[in-house]
Amino acid sequence: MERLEDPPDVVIRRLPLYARSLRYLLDEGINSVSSQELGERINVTAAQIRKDLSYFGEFGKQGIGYDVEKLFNHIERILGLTQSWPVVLVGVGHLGQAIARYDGFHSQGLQIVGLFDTDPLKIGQKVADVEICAYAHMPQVIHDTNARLAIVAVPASDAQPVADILIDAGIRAILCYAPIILQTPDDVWVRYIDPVAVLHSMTYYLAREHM
Amino acid sequence: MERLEDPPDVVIRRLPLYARSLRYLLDEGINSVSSQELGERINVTAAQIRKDLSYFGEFGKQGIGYDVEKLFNHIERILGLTQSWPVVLVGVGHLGQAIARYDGFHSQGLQIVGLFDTDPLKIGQKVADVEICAYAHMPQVIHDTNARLAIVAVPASDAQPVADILIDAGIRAILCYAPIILQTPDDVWVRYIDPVAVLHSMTYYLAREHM
DNA sequence: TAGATTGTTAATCGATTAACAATC
DNA sequence: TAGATTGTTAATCGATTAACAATC
Repeated sequence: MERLEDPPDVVIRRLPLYARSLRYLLDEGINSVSSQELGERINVTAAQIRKDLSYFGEFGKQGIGYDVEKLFNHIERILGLTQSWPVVLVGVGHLGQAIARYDGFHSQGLQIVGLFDTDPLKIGQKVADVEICAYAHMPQVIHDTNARLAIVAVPASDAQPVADILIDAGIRAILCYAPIILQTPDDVWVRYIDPVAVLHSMTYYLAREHM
Repeated sequence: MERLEDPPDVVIRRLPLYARSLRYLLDEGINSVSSQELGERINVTAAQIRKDLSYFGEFGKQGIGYDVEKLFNHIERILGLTQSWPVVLVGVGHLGQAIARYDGFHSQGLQIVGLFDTDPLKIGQKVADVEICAYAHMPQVIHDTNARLAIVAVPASDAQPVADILIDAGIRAILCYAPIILQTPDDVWVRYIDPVAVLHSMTYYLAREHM
């Protein structure tokens, strides 16, 4: 068996998009797709798709393309999505509630198993059937649920201490909505969702139109 | 005057992070910073910061570093953030409401001037002082407010037709929260916010820990 | 068989980093 | 002056694309 190279992170970040597009194809009842066709749907070149997939094996047939269901299953397995992942969510403001209530998480193998907030009025209430707890309960809940994924939706000023608690309690990957760069150990994965920064990068181009 | 190269998009996408970090420095009363110090705060190398800034001019002093306020103002001007930008938001579900209510938009020069939804029960109601209107009013509102930025927070199945209407009405940049890749003309900027895809890319690594 | 499309290699392109002269 | 840090060039690194033999 030949040794395959470690796939770069940029490839890993595209895999979920491939998986999703394949799911849509399945829903449409399409059961075969070429790299060309798949690429057109997600604005990626056919060569890039084939190259990306080649990090993980050979999933297609020359002259034919890919079996949608088979490739979908392969990618789900590669991403670890054959299991459901427990996720804790810190910060149950408007955004946190929207996240907790979004069933796109649950249907995609991401189960919110803990909600945390500092607001005494919120603690004890339930959102989407999960009780909101005080920060003090984080370690216990993370331990009991074996969660390694966390979503941080607290104000910027709270994000770093919250991340510290989470990591200390065993969290290994954080999706951070707070507009701040977290300082974390090398063995913790952190990704950011930052709509204001994204919009600001587009105003750059808009400000230059018609000039 | 020398001709400066067009900055790559990857540089443009970092500018808002520099701007934000500089704002935090200002708030802390720090008025001078080196590329090294700034880089440590946002996990970027000093060389990258200097190289990025060099696309736009010379803003520092050898031996000293950068004047925080001056550099901040420069970057805001580069990004077009000396003006406020009208933004329309389509889809006023939980997520849309969280976005409309988030004052981080307003305080950062992004003013929500239009809210749109298909739900007859929502139409006519107000969120954050803006009335929710039917899709039919989009062209008029976009025209009247001169909005060129839009946020799409509708279900995946609605996102493409909504984008078509927006673009037809004059929108030139879209921030899309729907889990679908939009097909748009070349002169429209589209960026995506996709928490599920981000989490799925992290499960890849988590599934491989301790193996 | 002829046509289509894969998987892979090599070429290209672009982004990051290292290094250092200039200079505050 | 000595020390620090910029702006910029060149070197390196990494990702994308083009091309094509293999083969369904």
